[in-house]
Amino acid sequence: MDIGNDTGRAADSVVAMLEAKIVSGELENRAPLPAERELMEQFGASRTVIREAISKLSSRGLIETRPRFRPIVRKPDYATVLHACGNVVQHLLTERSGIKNLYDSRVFIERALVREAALAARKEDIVNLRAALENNRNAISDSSEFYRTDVAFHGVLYRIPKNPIFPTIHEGYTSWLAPQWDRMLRSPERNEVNYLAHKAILDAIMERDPLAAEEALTNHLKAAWEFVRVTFDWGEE
Amino acid sequence: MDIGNDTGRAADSVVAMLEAKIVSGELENRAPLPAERELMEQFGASRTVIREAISKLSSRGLIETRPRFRPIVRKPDYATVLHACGNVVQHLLTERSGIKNLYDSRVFIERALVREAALAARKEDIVNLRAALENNRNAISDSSEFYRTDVAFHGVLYRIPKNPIFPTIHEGYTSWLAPQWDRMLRSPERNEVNYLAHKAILDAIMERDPLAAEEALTNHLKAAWEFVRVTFDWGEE
DNA sequence: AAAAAAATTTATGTCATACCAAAATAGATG
DNA sequence: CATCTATTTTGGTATGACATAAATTTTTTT
Repeated sequence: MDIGNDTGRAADSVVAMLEAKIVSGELENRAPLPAERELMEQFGASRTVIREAISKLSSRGLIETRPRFRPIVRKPDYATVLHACGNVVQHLLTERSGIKNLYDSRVFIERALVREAALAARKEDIVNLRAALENNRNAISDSSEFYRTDVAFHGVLYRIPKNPIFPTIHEGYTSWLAPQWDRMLRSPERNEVNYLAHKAILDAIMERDPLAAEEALTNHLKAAWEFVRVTFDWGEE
Repeated sequence: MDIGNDTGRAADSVVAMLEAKIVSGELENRAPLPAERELMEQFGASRTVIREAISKLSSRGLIETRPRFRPIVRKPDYATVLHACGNVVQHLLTERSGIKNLYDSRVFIERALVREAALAARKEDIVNLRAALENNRNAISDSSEFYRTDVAFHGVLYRIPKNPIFPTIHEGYTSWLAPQWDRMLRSPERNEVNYLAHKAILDAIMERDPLAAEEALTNHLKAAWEFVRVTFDWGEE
């Protein structure tokens, strides 16, 4: 680890100090960072160093920067992790195998989620799932709206374990795989198919049948993958 | 969407160009980047911009930088993603709830993994598991060696789906949760307990009993958590 | 002649200064 | 009180300089 390695990296100590102020709350969440020239004075460093520190903090997701605007403090949370990964993940998705791996991991996770749901979903979870499904049904004719409700339905599954890590993972999947899906042809017919798939999943969950739920989910996602694969003429695997 | 990305700056176009050269292989993996002044000339930018671009690439894990040394090109892979997350994840683990969430997600994943293993493990997977278990047994008296073989046993589970994402996740769990575990008291007695737990998992997998495998795994990890919780006097949850 | 040490060159980390254009702010105007 | 305008502040970039560590060359030593 490069902690305490003061040799030749003044920006890192500035990063550490700002980092500490952010997590401690001395620099409030959503508040703008002081001006660069003020930070220079505060830390006794040149603007070069201050700007490098700001750039690093931005890459780590602890501040949000827009050109010509003050950086805004962002207390790290699960979404921050996602953001930090995003830039790199993108590179792994340029190859089809990367996309496939990511998608397969999603299938794996969601299979476990629906299984869990069938075994342990509470009344409140069922209510949420049913509401999400109803939203699906009402949006069948509007493909772009259906996409939103589709994502939302799966999102409910990720929220059942009450562990904030899972909704974060869901966000990752949707944002990283979205570029593929966005190019996908959508139609009321396909929407209906997906609605019915969701319904089958919910039915199995309500019947407390983990195997059936897992199977319904698997069929749903495999079919979606097949559709994408054929649509983009990706050939066999 | 790319909040936190300093979009619209001159450095970004340099980043994009270098990024392209890295992924295309024009800049070879493990090769040093050209000198800053050479890049200035090549991209017609000031050193300020070049250095900012280098800093960004480093944060994204596409190059490795050591103070005063030439940056080294690093083609992004799954480990790169892990590295990018690491810095931020650390912040989430300062609270106990963060550690618990991460650990729970691990239990969730591994439960699904052993279930999968029980259903679909190939001969080769069983062989690997058995070898890993044997290493456990041989290391019972050497706690630090046992820790390594313990991690390795779980690692085999993550490798069964043949999806490189899972071993990466495993690395994440072990490196991020290690600071907690390192402080944990280890003893031959505890090692023996863990060895037996691993054995129970493998037995269930070999008997193709997913429920038993899941239960054995759950018991194993819950017990480990309990031990840590009590050892550190974390109180109830 | 090969290896080690010393001298020289090159390059990185940092600082200081300057300028432009965009954002923030104060001020004038309706 | 809202709106437009002038002024100030500040971020993005360029340039030059310098100390010191790394790379390279030269010299010395074995």
